[in-house]
Amino acid sequence: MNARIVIIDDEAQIRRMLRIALKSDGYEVVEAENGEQGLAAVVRHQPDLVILDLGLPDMDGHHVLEELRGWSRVPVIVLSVRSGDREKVRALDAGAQDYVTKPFSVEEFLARIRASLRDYNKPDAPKRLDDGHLCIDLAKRQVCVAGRLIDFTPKEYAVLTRLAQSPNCVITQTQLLQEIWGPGHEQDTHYLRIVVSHLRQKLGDEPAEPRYIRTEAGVGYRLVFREASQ
Amino acid sequence: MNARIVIIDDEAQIRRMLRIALKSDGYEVVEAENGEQGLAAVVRHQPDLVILDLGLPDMDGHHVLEELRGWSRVPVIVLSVRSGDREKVRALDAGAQDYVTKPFSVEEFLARIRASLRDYNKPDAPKRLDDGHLCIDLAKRQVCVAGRLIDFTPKEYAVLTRLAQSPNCVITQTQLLQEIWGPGHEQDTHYLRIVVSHLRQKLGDEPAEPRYIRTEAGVGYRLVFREASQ
DNA sequence: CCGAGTCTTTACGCAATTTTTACGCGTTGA
DNA sequence: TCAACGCGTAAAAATTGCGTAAAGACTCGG
Repeated sequence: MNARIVIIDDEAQIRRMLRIALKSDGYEVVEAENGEQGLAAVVRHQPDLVILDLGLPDMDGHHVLEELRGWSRVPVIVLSVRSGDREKVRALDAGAQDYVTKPFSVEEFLARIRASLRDYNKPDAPKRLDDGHLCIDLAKRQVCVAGRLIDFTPKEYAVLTRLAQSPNCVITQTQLLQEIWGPGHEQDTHYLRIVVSHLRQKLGDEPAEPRYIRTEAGVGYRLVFREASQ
Repeated sequence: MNARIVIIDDEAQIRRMLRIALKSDGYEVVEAENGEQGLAAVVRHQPDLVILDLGLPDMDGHHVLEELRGWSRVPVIVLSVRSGDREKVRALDAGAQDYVTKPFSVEEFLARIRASLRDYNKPDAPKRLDDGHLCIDLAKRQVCVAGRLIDFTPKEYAVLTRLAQSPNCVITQTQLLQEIWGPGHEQDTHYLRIVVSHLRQKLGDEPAEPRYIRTEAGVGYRLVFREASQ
Protein backbone atom coordinates (compact mmCIF):
# COMPACT_ATOMS: atom_id res chain seq x y z
CA MET A 1 0.00 0.00 0.00
CA ASN A 2 3.02 2.28 0.44
CA ALA A 3 3.08 4.73 -2.40
CA ARG A 4 6.19 4.86 -4.54
CA ILE A 5 7.69 8.27 -5.29
CA VAL A 6 10.36 9.21 -7.83
CA ILE A 7 12.46 12.29 -7.02
CA ILE A 8 14.12 13.99 -9.99
CA ASP A 9 16.56 16.57 -8.65
CA ASP A 10 20.23 17.20 -9.26
CA GLU A 11 21.02 18.56 -5.81
CA ALA A 12 22.04 15.70 -3.56
CA GLN A 13 21.18 17.76 -0.49
CA ILE A 14 17.59 18.26 -1.50
CA ARG A 15 17.23 14.64 -2.50
CA ARG A 16 18.64 13.57 0.84
CA MET A 17 16.28 15.76 2.79
CA LEU A 18 13.27 14.62 0.79
CA ARG A 19 14.30 10.98 0.99
CA ILE A 20 14.54 11.10 4.76
CA ALA A 21 11.25 12.93 5.15
CA LEU A 22 9.40 10.68 2.69
CA LYS A 23 10.78 7.42 4.01
CA SER A 24 9.89 8.34 7.55
CA ASP A 25 6.34 8.82 6.28
CA GLY A 26 6.36 5.31 4.88
CA TYR A 27 6.85 6.05 1.18
CA GLU A 28 9.09 4.07 -1.09
CA VAL A 29 11.62 6.45 -2.66
CA VAL A 30 13.50 6.26 -5.97
CA GLU A 31 16.01 8.97 -6.86
CA ALA A 32 17.23 10.34 -10.16
CA GLU A 33 19.72 13.14 -10.64
CA ASN A 34 18.86 14.28 -14.13
CA GLY A 35 16.01 14.32 -16.62
CA GLU A 36 16.96 11.27 -18.58
CA GLN A 37 17.48 9.16 -15.48
CA GLY A 38 14.21 10.53 -14.14
CA LEU A 39 12.15 9.50 -17.15
CA ALA A 40 13.79 6.08 -17.11
CA ALA A 41 13.01 5.73 -13.41
CA VAL A 42 9.35 6.55 -14.00
CA VAL A 43 9.10 3.91 -16.70
CA ARG A 44 10.96 1.39 -14.60
CA HIS A 45 9.32 1.91 -11.22
CA GLN A 46 5.79 3.02 -12.16
CA PRO A 47 5.59 5.45 -9.25
CA ASP A 48 2.42 6.86 -7.74
CA LEU A 49 3.88 10.36 -7.71
CA VAL A 50 6.82 12.27 -9.17
CA ILE A 51 8.71 15.18 -7.63
CA LEU A 52 10.40 17.16 -10.38
CA ASP A 53 12.94 19.94 -9.97
CA LEU A 54 12.88 22.35 -12.87
CA GLY A 55 16.60 23.13 -12.72
CA LEU A 56 18.23 20.03 -14.13
CA PRO A 57 21.69 19.78 -15.69
CA ASP A 58 20.87 17.80 -18.82
CA MET A 59 17.46 18.98 -19.96
CA ASP A 60 14.93 21.67 -19.12
CA GLY A 61 12.49 20.61 -16.43
CA HIS A 62 9.56 21.80 -18.51
CA HIS A 63 10.74 19.55 -21.25
CA VAL A 64 10.85 16.58 -18.89
CA LEU A 65 7.30 17.25 -17.79
CA GLU A 66 6.13 17.61 -21.36
CA GLU A 67 7.68 14.36 -22.41
CA LEU A 68 6.33 12.57 -19.35
CA ARG A 69 2.82 13.75 -20.08
CA GLY A 70 3.09 12.24 -23.51
CA TRP A 71 2.70 8.76 -22.06
CA SER A 72 1.92 9.01 -18.34
CA ARG A 73 -0.58 10.79 -16.16
CA VAL A 74 1.20 10.14 -12.89
CA PRO A 75 0.81 13.17 -10.61
CA VAL A 76 3.81 15.49 -10.70
CA ILE A 77 4.77 18.07 -8.09
CA VAL A 78 7.14 20.63 -9.51
CA LEU A 79 9.87 22.08 -7.35
CA SER A 80 11.76 25.22 -8.24
CA VAL A 81 13.77 28.15 -6.98
CA ARG A 82 12.21 30.29 -9.67
CA SER A 83 9.09 31.96 -8.41
CA GLY A 84 8.01 33.82 -11.51
CA ASP A 85 4.38 33.60 -12.60
CA ARG A 86 5.32 32.51 -16.08
CA GLU A 87 7.20 29.47 -14.82
CA LYS A 88 4.39 28.42 -12.55
CA VAL A 89 1.67 28.92 -15.14
CA ARG A 90 3.67 27.04 -17.72
CA ALA A 91 4.32 24.06 -15.43
CA LEU A 92 0.76 23.87 -14.13
CA ASP A 93 -0.73 24.11 -17.61
CA ALA A 94 1.69 21.48 -18.84
CA GLY A 95 0.12 19.01 -16.44
CA ALA A 96 1.80 19.49 -13.08
CA GLN A 97 -0.47 18.87 -10.11
CA ASP A 98 1.27 21.41 -7.92
CA TYR A 99 4.16 23.85 -7.88
CA VAL A 100 6.27 24.44 -4.77
CA THR A 101 8.90 27.17 -4.51
CA LYS A 102 12.19 26.62 -2.70
CA PRO A 103 12.80 27.10 0.11
CA PHE A 104 9.71 25.34 1.38
CA SER A 105 8.36 23.91 4.59
CA VAL A 106 8.73 20.15 4.74
CA GLU A 107 5.46 19.74 6.58
CA GLU A 108 3.57 21.68 3.95
CA PHE A 109 5.31 19.77 1.21
CA LEU A 110 4.34 16.43 2.72
CA ALA A 111 0.76 17.63 3.04
CA ARG A 112 0.73 18.59 -0.63
CA ILE A 113 2.03 15.13 -1.50
CA ARG A 114 -0.74 13.54 0.55
CA ALA A 115 -3.31 15.73 -1.20
CA SER A 116 -2.00 14.82 -4.65
CA LEU A 117 -1.95 11.11 -3.89
CA ARG A 118 -5.39 11.24 -2.36
CA ASP A 119 -6.99 13.16 -5.21
CA TYR A 120 -5.33 11.30 -7.99
CA ASN A 121 -5.65 7.75 -6.77
CA LYS A 122 -9.39 7.82 -6.42
CA PRO A 123 -10.32 4.90 -8.66
CA ASP A 124 -8.09 2.60 -6.66
CA ALA A 125 -10.14 -0.17 -5.12
CA PRO A 126 -12.27 -1.86 -7.72
CA LYS A 127 -12.79 -4.96 -5.62
CA ARG A 128 -13.69 -7.86 -7.81
CA LEU A 129 -13.94 -11.60 -7.56
CA ASP A 130 -13.99 -13.56 -10.81
CA ASP A 131 -13.40 -17.23 -11.51
CA GLY A 132 -14.73 -17.27 -15.06
CA HIS A 133 -18.19 -18.50 -14.10
CA LEU A 134 -19.14 -16.29 -11.19
CA CYS A 135 -18.13 -12.64 -11.11
CA ILE A 136 -18.81 -10.41 -8.12
CA ASP A 137 -18.11 -6.71 -8.69
CA LEU A 138 -18.41 -4.94 -5.36
CA ALA A 139 -17.79 -1.48 -6.82
CA LYS A 140 -20.56 -1.70 -9.41
CA ARG A 141 -22.71 -3.78 -7.09
CA GLN A 142 -23.14 -6.24 -9.90
CA VAL A 143 -23.00 -10.03 -10.02
CA CYS A 144 -22.72 -12.16 -13.15
CA VAL A 145 -23.17 -15.90 -13.51
CA ALA A 146 -22.01 -17.37 -16.80
CA GLY A 147 -22.08 -13.89 -18.32
CA ARG A 148 -25.63 -13.21 -17.16
CA LEU A 149 -26.42 -10.33 -14.82
CA ILE A 150 -28.31 -11.54 -11.76
CA ASP A 151 -30.68 -9.50 -9.61
CA PHE A 152 -30.57 -9.90 -5.88
CA THR A 153 -32.68 -8.57 -3.06
CA PRO A 154 -30.83 -6.41 -0.53
CA LYS A 155 -30.58 -9.22 2.03
CA GLU A 156 -29.40 -11.70 -0.56
CA TYR A 157 -26.76 -9.30 -1.81
CA ALA A 158 -25.65 -8.49 1.72
CA VAL A 159 -25.14 -12.15 2.61
CA LEU A 160 -23.33 -12.92 -0.64
CA THR A 161 -20.95 -9.99 -0.35
CA ARG A 162 -20.31 -10.65 3.31
CA LEU A 163 -19.20 -14.13 2.35
CA ALA A 164 -17.22 -12.74 -0.57
CA GLN A 165 -15.30 -10.40 1.70
CA SER A 166 -13.56 -13.40 3.20
CA PRO A 167 -13.48 -16.00 0.44
CA ASN A 168 -12.94 -19.59 1.56
CA CYS A 169 -13.46 -18.63 5.19
CA VAL A 170 -16.37 -19.75 7.31
CA ILE A 171 -18.65 -16.94 8.44
CA THR A 172 -20.70 -17.96 11.44
CA GLN A 173 -24.46 -17.75 11.48
CA THR A 174 -24.31 -15.39 14.42
CA GLN A 175 -21.95 -13.08 12.56
CA LEU A 176 -24.13 -12.95 9.47
CA LEU A 177 -27.32 -12.44 11.46
CA GLN A 178 -25.82 -9.72 13.63
CA GLU A 179 -24.21 -7.82 10.78
CA ILE A 180 -27.08 -8.03 8.29
CA TRP A 181 -30.24 -8.36 10.36
CA GLY A 182 -28.90 -6.37 13.26
CA PRO A 183 -28.45 -7.24 16.91
CA GLY A 184 -31.28 -9.21 18.42
CA HIS A 185 -31.65 -11.59 15.47
CA GLU A 186 -28.88 -14.02 16.41
CA GLN A 187 -31.41 -16.84 16.85
CA ASP A 188 -33.27 -16.41 13.55
CA THR A 189 -31.15 -18.92 11.67
CA HIS A 190 -34.04 -19.87 9.41
CA TYR A 191 -33.79 -16.45 7.75
CA LEU A 192 -30.32 -17.44 6.69
CA ARG A 193 -31.42 -20.79 5.32
CA ILE A 194 -34.04 -19.14 3.17
CA VAL A 195 -31.70 -16.49 1.82
CA VAL A 196 -28.96 -19.01 1.13
CA SER A 197 -31.48 -21.21 -0.62
CA HIS A 198 -32.42 -18.34 -2.94
CA LEU A 199 -28.77 -17.47 -3.50
CA ARG A 200 -27.94 -21.03 -4.51
CA GLN A 201 -30.85 -21.08 -6.93
CA LYS A 202 -29.74 -17.84 -8.57
CA LEU A 203 -26.12 -18.97 -8.65
CA GLY A 204 -27.02 -22.36 -10.12
CA ASP A 205 -25.65 -24.15 -7.09
CA GLU A 206 -26.88 -27.60 -6.03
CA PRO A 207 -27.19 -27.86 -2.26
CA ALA A 208 -26.09 -31.51 -2.33
CA GLU A 209 -22.71 -30.67 -3.88
CA PRO A 210 -22.52 -26.86 -3.85
CA ARG A 211 -19.83 -25.28 -5.98
CA TYR A 212 -19.95 -21.94 -4.24
CA ILE A 213 -21.83 -21.69 -0.97
CA ARG A 214 -20.87 -24.54 1.33
CA THR A 215 -22.75 -25.24 4.52
CA GLU A 216 -20.78 -25.82 7.69
CA ALA A 217 -23.41 -27.56 9.74
CA GLY A 218 -24.08 -25.89 13.04
CA VAL A 219 -21.53 -23.19 12.34
CA GLY A 220 -22.15 -21.09 9.27
CA TYR A 221 -21.41 -20.77 5.56
CA ARG A 222 -18.37 -20.45 3.35
CA LEU A 223 -17.94 -19.06 -0.17
CA VAL A 224 -15.58 -21.31 -2.12
CA PHE A 225 -13.46 -19.49 -4.65
CA ARG A 226 -10.69 -21.13 -6.66
CA GLU A 227 -9.16 -18.39 -8.74
CA ALA A 228 -9.83 -15.54 -6.41
CA SER A 229 -8.12 -12.39 -7.60
CA GLN A 230 -7.20 -9.81 -5.02
CA MET B 1 -17.44 23.70 -21.28
CA ASN B 2 -17.91 26.65 -18.93
CA ALA B 3 -17.06 25.49 -15.48
CA ARG B 4 -19.02 26.95 -12.59
CA ILE B 5 -17.08 28.30 -9.62
CA VAL B 6 -18.33 29.32 -6.18
CA ILE B 7 -16.29 31.97 -4.34
CA ILE B 8 -16.66 32.03 -0.56
CA ASP B 9 -14.97 35.18 0.72
CA ASP B 10 -16.13 38.03 2.92
CA GLU B 11 -13.95 40.70 1.32
CA ALA B 12 -15.87 42.33 -1.52
CA GLN B 13 -12.63 43.54 -3.08
CA ILE B 14 -11.17 40.06 -3.42
CA ARG B 15 -14.46 38.71 -4.73
CA ARG B 16 -14.61 41.49 -7.28
CA MET B 17 -11.09 40.87 -8.48
CA LEU B 18 -11.63 37.11 -8.72
CA ARG B 19 -14.98 37.56 -10.41
CA ILE B 20 -13.52 39.75 -13.11
CA ALA B 21 -10.54 37.47 -13.68
CA LEU B 22 -12.63 34.31 -13.71
CA LYS B 23 -15.39 35.66 -15.93
CA SER B 24 -12.88 36.91 -18.47
CA ASP B 25 -11.58 33.35 -18.60
CA GLY B 26 -15.06 32.10 -19.37
CA TYR B 27 -16.07 30.71 -15.99
CA GLU B 28 -19.50 31.08 -14.50
CA VAL B 29 -19.14 32.69 -11.07
CA VAL B 30 -21.32 32.50 -7.96
CA GLU B 31 -20.40 34.53 -4.88
CA ALA B 32 -21.01 34.00 -1.19
CA GLU B 33 -19.84 36.24 1.61
CA ASN B 34 -19.92 33.82 4.52
CA GLY B 35 -19.73 30.16 5.32
CA GLU B 36 -23.40 29.44 5.52
CA GLN B 37 -24.17 31.21 2.25
CA GLY B 38 -21.24 29.38 0.74
CA LEU B 39 -22.46 25.92 1.67
CA ALA B 40 -25.93 26.80 0.44
CA ALA B 41 -24.47 28.04 -2.83
CA VAL B 42 -22.57 24.80 -3.35
CA VAL B 43 -25.74 22.77 -2.84
CA ARG B 44 -27.71 25.04 -5.06
CA HIS B 45 -25.34 25.61 -7.95
CA GLN B 46 -23.40 22.33 -8.01
CA PRO B 47 -20.14 24.05 -8.95
CA ASP B 48 -17.14 22.38 -10.55
CA LEU B 49 -14.79 24.14 -8.14
CA VAL B 50 -14.91 26.12 -4.90
CA ILE B 51 -12.63 28.94 -3.80
CA LEU B 52 -12.71 29.19 -0.02
CA ASP B 53 -11.24 31.94 2.12
CA LEU B 54 -10.33 30.70 5.58
CA GLY B 55 -11.10 34.00 7.30
CA LEU B 56 -14.87 34.17 7.34
CA PRO B 57 -17.06 36.21 9.68
CA ASP B 58 -19.60 33.57 10.68
CA MET B 59 -17.71 30.28 10.86
CA ASP B 60 -14.16 29.01 10.72
CA GLY B 61 -13.02 28.24 7.18
CA HIS B 62 -11.67 24.86 8.26
CA HIS B 63 -15.10 24.06 9.57
CA VAL B 64 -16.70 24.97 6.26
CA LEU B 65 -14.31 22.67 4.44
CA GLU B 66 -14.94 19.87 6.88
CA GLU B 67 -18.68 20.13 6.54
CA LEU B 68 -18.46 20.34 2.77
CA ARG B 69 -16.35 17.19 2.60
CA GLY B 70 -19.08 15.40 4.50
CA TRP B 71 -21.24 15.32 1.41
CA SER B 72 -19.33 16.66 -1.58
CA ARG B 73 -16.04 15.97 -3.30
CA VAL B 74 -15.96 19.14 -5.37
CA PRO B 75 -12.37 20.44 -5.63
CA VAL B 76 -11.64 23.25 -3.19
CA ILE B 77 -8.85 25.81 -3.43
CA VAL B 78 -8.21 27.42 -0.08
CA LEU B 79 -7.24 31.06 0.10
CA SER B 80 -5.71 32.63 3.16
CA VAL B 81 -3.55 35.42 4.54
CA ARG B 82 -2.20 33.00 7.08
CA SER B 83 0.92 31.29 5.82
CA GLY B 84 1.71 29.02 8.75
CA ASP B 85 2.51 25.38 8.04
CA ARG B 86 -0.10 24.13 10.45
CA GLU B 87 -2.89 25.93 8.63
CA LYS B 88 -1.78 24.62 5.27
CA VAL B 89 -1.31 21.07 6.44
CA ARG B 90 -4.66 21.09 8.16
CA ALA B 91 -6.52 22.40 5.11
CA LEU B 92 -4.78 20.09 2.65
CA ASP B 93 -5.35 17.04 4.83
CA ALA B 94 -8.97 18.03 5.31
CA GLY B 95 -9.48 17.62 1.58
CA ALA B 96 -8.44 20.90 -0.04
CA GLN B 97 -6.88 20.47 -3.48
CA ASP B 98 -4.63 23.48 -3.13
CA TYR B 99 -3.70 26.27 -0.75
CA VAL B 100 -2.84 29.75 -1.96
CA THR B 101 -1.51 32.48 0.30
CA LYS B 102 -2.55 36.10 -0.12
CA PRO B 103 -1.28 38.18 -1.73
CA PHE B 104 -1.06 36.02 -4.82
CA SER B 105 -0.46 36.37 -8.50
CA VAL B 106 -3.67 36.23 -10.48
CA GLU B 107 -2.01 34.44 -13.35
CA GLU B 108 -0.67 31.76 -11.05
CA PHE B 109 -4.03 31.46 -9.33
CA LEU B 110 -5.83 30.96 -12.62
CA ALA B 111 -3.30 28.31 -13.60
CA ARG B 112 -3.93 26.50 -10.32
CA ILE B 113 -7.65 26.60 -11.01
CA ARG B 114 -7.09 25.13 -14.46
CA ALA B 115 -4.90 22.40 -12.93
CA SER B 116 -7.52 21.53 -10.31
CA LEU B 117 -10.33 21.39 -12.84
CA ARG B 118 -8.26 19.33 -15.23
CA ASP B 119 -7.04 16.84 -12.64
CA TYR B 120 -10.28 16.44 -10.84
CA ASN B 121 -12.46 15.80 -13.86
CA LYS B 122 -10.19 13.11 -15.15
CA PRO B 123 -11.08 9.96 -13.31
CA ASP B 124 -13.13 7.60 -15.46
CA ALA B 125 -15.74 10.29 -16.11
CA PRO B 126 -16.62 10.30 -19.77
CA LYS B 127 -17.75 13.74 -20.85
CA ARG B 128 -20.20 12.24 -23.26
CA LEU B 129 -22.36 9.16 -23.27
CA ASP B 130 -24.07 8.04 -26.46
CA ASP B 131 -25.69 4.74 -27.33
CA GLY B 132 -27.55 5.88 -30.41
CA HIS B 133 -30.81 6.49 -28.61
CA LEU B 134 -29.80 8.45 -25.54
CA CYS B 135 -26.99 10.99 -25.65
CA ILE B 136 -25.77 12.74 -22.52
CA ASP B 137 -23.23 15.48 -23.15
CA LEU B 138 -21.91 16.56 -19.78
CA ALA B 139 -19.67 19.22 -21.30
CA LYS B 140 -22.43 20.93 -23.26
CA ARG B 141 -25.02 20.20 -20.57
CA GLN B 142 -27.29 18.75 -23.20
CA VAL B 143 -29.31 15.57 -23.35
CA CYS B 144 -30.89 14.09 -26.47
CA VAL B 145 -33.33 11.23 -26.79
CA ALA B 146 -33.78 9.83 -30.29
CA GLY B 147 -32.19 12.97 -31.70
CA ARG B 148 -34.50 15.30 -29.77
CA LEU B 149 -33.18 17.77 -27.25
CA ILE B 150 -34.88 17.28 -23.88
CA ASP B 151 -35.45 19.93 -21.23
CA PHE B 152 -34.88 19.02 -17.63
CA THR B 153 -35.43 20.85 -14.40
CA PRO B 154 -32.26 21.51 -12.40
CA LYS B 155 -32.94 18.66 -9.98
CA GLU B 156 -33.73 16.24 -12.77
CA TYR B 157 -30.57 17.18 -14.60
CA ALA B 158 -28.50 16.91 -11.44
CA VAL B 159 -29.75 13.39 -10.70
CA LEU B 160 -29.28 12.23 -14.27
CA THR B 161 -25.76 13.56 -14.58
CA ARG B 162 -24.78 12.25 -11.18
CA LEU B 163 -25.80 8.82 -12.36
CA ALA B 164 -24.05 9.38 -15.68
CA GLN B 165 -20.79 10.23 -13.97
CA SER B 166 -20.50 6.60 -12.88
CA PRO B 167 -22.29 4.62 -15.56
CA ASN B 168 -23.42 1.13 -14.56
CA CYS B 169 -22.60 1.84 -10.92
CA VAL B 170 -25.19 2.05 -8.20
CA ILE B 171 -25.46 5.48 -6.61
CA THR B 172 -27.09 5.22 -3.22
CA GLN B 173 -30.15 7.21 -2.27
CA THR B 174 -28.21 8.83 0.54
CA GLN B 175 -25.47 9.91 -1.82
CA LEU B 176 -27.89 11.45 -4.29
CA LEU B 177 -29.91 13.19 -1.61
CA GLN B 178 -26.86 14.60 0.16
CA GLU B 179 -25.10 15.78 -2.96
CA ILE B 180 -28.13 17.26 -4.72
CA TRP B 181 -30.57 18.25 -2.01
CA GLY B 182 -27.86 19.00 0.54
CA PRO B 183 -27.17 17.60 3.98
CA GLY B 184 -30.23 17.00 6.11
CA HIS B 185 -32.32 15.50 3.33
CA GLU B 186 -31.00 11.94 3.58
CA GLN B 187 -34.45 10.67 4.56
CA ASP B 188 -36.46 12.33 1.80
CA THR B 189 -36.33 9.37 -0.53
CA HIS B 190 -39.69 10.24 -2.05
CA TYR B 191 -38.11 13.30 -3.69
CA LEU B 192 -35.89 10.88 -5.54
CA ARG B 193 -38.76 8.68 -6.60
CA ILE B 194 -40.58 11.64 -8.07
CA VAL B 195 -37.57 12.97 -9.95
CA VAL B 196 -36.69 9.51 -11.25
CA SER B 197 -40.28 9.06 -12.34
CA HIS B 198 -40.10 12.28 -14.37
CA LEU B 199 -36.72 11.33 -15.78
CA ARG B 200 -38.01 7.97 -16.95
CA GLN B 201 -40.97 9.63 -18.62
CA LYS B 202 -38.73 12.06 -20.47
CA LEU B 203 -36.30 9.31 -21.39
CA GLY B 204 -39.06 7.02 -22.60
CA ASP B 205 -38.22 4.43 -20.00
CA GLU B 206 -40.73 1.92 -18.70
CA PRO B 207 -40.38 1.42 -14.97
CA ALA B 208 -41.27 -2.26 -15.24
CA GLU B 209 -38.29 -3.05 -17.49
CA PRO B 210 -36.25 0.15 -17.57
CA ARG B 211 -33.68 0.45 -20.29
CA TYR B 212 -31.72 3.19 -18.60
CA ILE B 213 -32.47 4.00 -14.98
CA ARG B 214 -32.65 0.83 -12.97
CA THR B 215 -33.87 0.70 -9.41
CA GLU B 216 -31.86 -1.14 -6.81
CA ALA B 217 -34.56 -1.54 -4.21
CA GLY B 218 -33.63 -0.16 -0.84
CA VAL B 219 -30.26 0.98 -2.11
CA GLY B 220 -30.32 3.46 -4.97
CA TYR B 221 -30.32 3.81 -8.73
CA ARG B 222 -28.05 2.85 -11.60
CA LEU B 223 -27.74 4.25 -15.12
CA VAL B 224 -27.28 1.33 -17.50
CA PHE B 225 -25.16 2.10 -20.52
CA ARG B 226 -24.08 -0.56 -22.98
CA GLU B 227 -22.13 1.21 -25.69
CA ALA B 228 -20.56 4.02 -23.75
CA SER B 229 -18.45 5.86 -26.31
CA GLN B 230 -15.86 8.48 -25.48
C1' DC C 1 -47.30 42.42 -8.32
C1' DC C 2 -48.09 38.67 -11.14
C1' DG C 3 -47.43 34.33 -13.70
C1' DA C 4 -44.62 30.46 -15.33
C1' DG C 5 -41.84 27.08 -13.87
C1' DT C 6 -40.09 24.35 -10.12
C1' DC C 7 -40.03 22.16 -5.78
C1' DT C 8 -42.49 20.24 -1.87
C1' DT C 9 -46.32 18.06 0.23
C1' DT C 10 -49.89 14.70 0.28
C1' DA C 11 -52.25 10.63 -1.12
C1' DC C 12 -52.90 6.06 -2.92
C1' DG C 13 -52.36 1.70 -5.76
C1' DC C 14 -49.12 -1.64 -6.62
C1' DA C 15 -44.99 -4.61 -6.55
C1' DA C 16 -41.13 -6.52 -4.22
C1' DT C 17 -39.13 -7.99 -0.13
C1' DT C 18 -39.15 -9.84 4.28
C1' DT C 19 -41.24 -12.56 7.68
C1' DT C 20 -44.17 -16.20 9.02
C1' DT C 21 -45.69 -20.81 8.68
C1' DA C 22 -45.44 -25.42 7.13
C1' DC C 23 -43.37 -29.72 5.66
C1' DG C 24 -39.81 -33.23 3.94
C1' DC C 25 -35.20 -35.07 4.38
C1' DG C 26 -30.94 -36.78 6.27
C1' DT C 27 -27.91 -37.36 10.36
C1' DT C 28 -27.07 -38.40 15.07
C1' DG C 29 -27.27 -40.53 19.35
C1' DA C 30 -29.93 -42.80 22.94
C1' DT D 1 -35.31 -48.05 15.71
C1' DC D 2 -36.87 -43.76 16.31
C1' DA D 3 -37.07 -39.24 18.12
C1' DA D 4 -34.53 -34.86 18.01
C1' DC D 5 -32.15 -31.73 15.53
C1' DG D 6 -30.45 -28.88 11.83
C1' DC D 7 -31.01 -28.07 7.07
C1' DG D 8 -33.50 -26.91 2.51
C1' DT D 9 -37.63 -25.66 0.08
C1' DA D 10 -42.06 -23.88 -0.80
C1' DA D 11 -45.72 -21.56 -0.10
C1' DA D 12 -48.72 -17.89 2.66
C1' DA D 13 -49.08 -13.34 5.09
C1' DA D 14 -47.22 -8.97 6.51
C1' DT D 15 -44.40 -5.27 5.74
C1' DT D 16 -41.89 -2.17 3.31
C1' DG D 17 -40.60 0.40 -0.52
C1' DC D 18 -41.62 2.11 -5.24
C1' DG D 19 -44.14 4.87 -8.95
C1' DT D 20 -47.53 8.14 -10.14
C1' DA D 21 -50.71 11.87 -9.88
C1' DA D 22 -52.30 16.10 -8.22
C1' DA D 23 -52.52 20.03 -5.29
C1' DG D 24 -50.18 23.66 -2.56
C1' DA D 25 -45.89 26.52 -1.77
C1' DC D 26 -42.10 28.61 -3.35
C1' DT D 27 -38.79 31.21 -6.55
C1' DC D 28 -37.54 34.17 -10.07
C1' DG D 29 -37.85 37.30 -13.87
C1' DG D 30 -40.62 40.67 -16.07
